[in-house]
Amino acid sequence: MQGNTAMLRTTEIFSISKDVSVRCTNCNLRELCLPESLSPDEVLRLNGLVSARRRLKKGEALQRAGEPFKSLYAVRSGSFKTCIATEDGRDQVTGFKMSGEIIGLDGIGTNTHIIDVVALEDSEVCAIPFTRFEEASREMAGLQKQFHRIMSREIVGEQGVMVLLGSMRAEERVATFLLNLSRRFRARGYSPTEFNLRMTREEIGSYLGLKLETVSRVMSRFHELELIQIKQKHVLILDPQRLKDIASSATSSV
Amino acid sequence: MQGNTAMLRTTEIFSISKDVSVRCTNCNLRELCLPESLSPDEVLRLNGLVSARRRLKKGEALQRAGEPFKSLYAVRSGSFKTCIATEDGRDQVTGFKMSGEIIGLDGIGTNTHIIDVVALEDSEVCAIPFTRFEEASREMAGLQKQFHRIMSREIVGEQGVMVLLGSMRAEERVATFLLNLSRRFRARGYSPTEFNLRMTREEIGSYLGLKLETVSRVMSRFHELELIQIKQKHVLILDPQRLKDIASSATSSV
DNA sequence: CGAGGGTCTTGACGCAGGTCAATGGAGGGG
DNA sequence: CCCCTCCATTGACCTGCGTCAAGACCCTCG
Repeated sequence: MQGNTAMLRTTEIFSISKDVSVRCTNCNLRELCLPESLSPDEVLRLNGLVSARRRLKKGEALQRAGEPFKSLYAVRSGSFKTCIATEDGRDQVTGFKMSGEIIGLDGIGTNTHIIDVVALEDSEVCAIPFTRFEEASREMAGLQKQFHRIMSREIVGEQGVMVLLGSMRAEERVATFLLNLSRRFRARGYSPTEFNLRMTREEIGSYLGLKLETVSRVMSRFHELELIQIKQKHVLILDPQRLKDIASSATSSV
Repeated sequence: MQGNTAMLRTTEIFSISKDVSVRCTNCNLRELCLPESLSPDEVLRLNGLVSARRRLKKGEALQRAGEPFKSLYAVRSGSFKTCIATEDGRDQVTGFKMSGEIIGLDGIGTNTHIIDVVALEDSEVCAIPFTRFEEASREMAGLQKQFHRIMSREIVGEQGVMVLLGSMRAEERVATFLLNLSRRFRARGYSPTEFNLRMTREEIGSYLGLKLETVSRVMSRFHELELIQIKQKHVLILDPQRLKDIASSATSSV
């Protein structure tokens, strides 16, 4: 990190986090996360809000439905699935969260978490106590604006999933899913054409409203058609364009 | 309809009323809308933000995808459907908005509306310019909190729809839909057991990820089973409990 | 290095809901 | 008041995906 920071930060009376090696200021996710489009001043202040970082091992829950809502979390590394469990024992994956993305927005409305969030691999998050965050965003127009943007995008993103679940056929769903992952990997500086899935076929299926066998079959078909190569969790996208065509192919015979 | 409309007609688009006879302060929707849980002071100030009320006739669009985002709208009377149109010509209903509910949150993220909002009947909304709203919510903690709650609930509500679309069978979807309407009518002081649908079978189907014929068939079956009475748009709920059982019946044989 | 459990693939078959088509109502406009 | 258009209902048939089942692969742990 940046060499001599020793004399800085004395003002942070509340810097609970022992490990200060990662700060919003020099975090390489700042363009994807809350700091996006904040002024340097604001980023500094935001950094002060991060109460602690927390490590989770694969399979561990970051939050559980029913728990009181205290903090938002920004994914620092790794990835998560968000699940909703209905009374009748159904359990559905409603999303996957990657680095830079914000978790916990579900708790704001009722002060209680509604969804479960589980690490798909060993992961790390930054915790942001919400009460203090709200205070700060009253004083920083930029932070307020950015937070509103993030919530709005969450709403829009979910509407996209609703369209997927409501009107796409299995192949379109899977193609859309792969392209979505691809785009997000690219945004994080990883290869958009070669990556490892962090989730199982069952989790993908749950998210896409399909059974795991269908997900597997569709992927095999894409493989045969030489749109992708897939071996277990390893994905290589060979023909993004045809994949896009499939993803947005009106069923039209017209 | 409204008596002599000859001179009004000319500027249909500008049927914005300066009429301020309805104020948040005495609006009977205040418990369902933004003023919920605000102090009288805050409500007064919020009222000052409402730039105008706007009347829409059945079928008229409140906003269209692609238009610049300027204002949030609170539904004052009537109801709306929110639709998303995909490039490939698909068009899906993503929600229905009733009085007291907030429209326009989709535009915040990109300053451009993503969804179409169309009146299902003659309706009226209060327009709230967003820039001024953001300013005000920086100065009023209560308003800020309430706004965050509303966005969070929107997110949670959409997750519920995702579960519906992702894992429910047709009968469960329709039962869930009817109970949802019932609850919202009750919250507004109307009968929870007898009401008129404002949307067509096709719109319901689009929202529920079903075809209109399926919606019709399921409703007819519910009628035969004496769970409801339904004649065209008129609904009478006879057995809410059994409807609930259907809505949350795990497919489980286990 | 081998055993075992979780994950993935693939096949055969069935059914919920889609598709197509015909008919009947309801309501608004002239 | 009547017509016309939109909406809803119902039946018959079809198909995409779910279900069930059998193996194969992979990774971990002893």
